[in-house]
Amino acid sequence: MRRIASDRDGLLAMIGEVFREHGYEGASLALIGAATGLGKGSLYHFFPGGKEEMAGAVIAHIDGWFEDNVFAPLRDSADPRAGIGQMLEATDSYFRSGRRVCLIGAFALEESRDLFAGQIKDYFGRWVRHLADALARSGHTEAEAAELAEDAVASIQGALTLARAAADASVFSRALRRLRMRFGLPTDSEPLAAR
Amino acid sequence: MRRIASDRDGLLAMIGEVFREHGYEGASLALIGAATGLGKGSLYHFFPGGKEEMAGAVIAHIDGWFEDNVFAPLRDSADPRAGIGQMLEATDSYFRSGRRVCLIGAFALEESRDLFAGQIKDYFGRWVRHLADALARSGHTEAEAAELAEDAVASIQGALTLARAAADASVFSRALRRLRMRFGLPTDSEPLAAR
DNA sequence: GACTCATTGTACCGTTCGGTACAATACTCC
DNA sequence: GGAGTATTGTACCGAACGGTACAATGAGTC
Repeated sequence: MRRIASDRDGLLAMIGEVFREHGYEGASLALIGAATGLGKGSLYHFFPGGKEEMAGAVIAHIDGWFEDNVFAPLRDSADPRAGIGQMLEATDSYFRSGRRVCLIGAFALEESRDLFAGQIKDYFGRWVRHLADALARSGHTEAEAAELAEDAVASIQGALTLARAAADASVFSRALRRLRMRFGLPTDSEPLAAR
Repeated sequence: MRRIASDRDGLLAMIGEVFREHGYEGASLALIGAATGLGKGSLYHFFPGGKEEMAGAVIAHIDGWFEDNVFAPLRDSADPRAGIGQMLEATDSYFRSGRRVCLIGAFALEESRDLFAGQIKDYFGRWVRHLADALARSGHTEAEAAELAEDAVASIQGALTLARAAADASVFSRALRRLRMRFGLPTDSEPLAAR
């Protein structure tokens, strides 16, 4: 059988989509093998720890992407407001404007949460903290910033759930637009039921 | 073996907790049997359609509870603002102030969503719609009400995810408090990092 | 007591699960 | 070409999966 995934990044991305689509329990090795074009021999060669190691590596891979594309702008941007805008754009892009679901959020709800509790807590904790820092630097009090940040990350997660439930990605787009408005950033999309 | 669940409501509640805790895939008949004290013979007697029928019945059961305790106040309360307050109280009570997770939200993210897509879409759709109606009756424009309602339900769902991820139920309490403030309702709990 | 029907425990079915063993093949460097 | 390592396909394992069959038991009615 031909090897489809040519590098570890691509391989993790493929496996990640299987976990994202089927959850930890639902992602069988047969599905992972079909999605990657790899047999069990190869999979266990790259991930001797089996399914659990695969999922852990996928979470770390996603975490790394968010670190580079979502958290870094929040942390490093000279203009904190611009950093927040970049965060929202990266978020929109990652979740394909609501057509993709948050794997780490889904893992947080299943029983798999126990296996990856540390990684999951860390991911969301850093998101909220970096956003709160950026908000504080842009003029909000510490308390305001903490509340706003927690609310924003929760809104994003909830909007992903609702968008999936309604099979309507625009739910997610509207949520992001509301966040832009709340943070005083320019918006271009239309509000719901505008006339 | 002694029958623990004495009526269908209690039985559905027990099965529901297994699905809530383990997800659709993770909730094995062995777990359900252990939680209810019923063997396969009994389970398939009450639910000839097997696991899928059980999950469907659990969703319908939860949906009915929300209809009576969450949607009804929104729909029927003479004072729409009071109805919204009742909704938030019932929600807080149902999710045990963030220690419980939303089974229907979790199902929306897994592959089980395909099996129950109609029920899931209906549940969230009615929640948003009834809340939007109440907000419109309390003076908001239709467009404002729709945005506020969608944002509120998303915030609740997202806060449940974050609370579970952080293993910190207070995340959910703070989200509900912010919603009360946003809707101009009295709050009694403390804000985050208040001094 | 006899009939009825709901409820239950148990044995069993074929399938799939995650995981292991291992020999065969490909690749790399000398 | 040969040695050594990386990768792969395949056969197999025991356990657990969802589901079925069915006889035994329970409770209520006449």
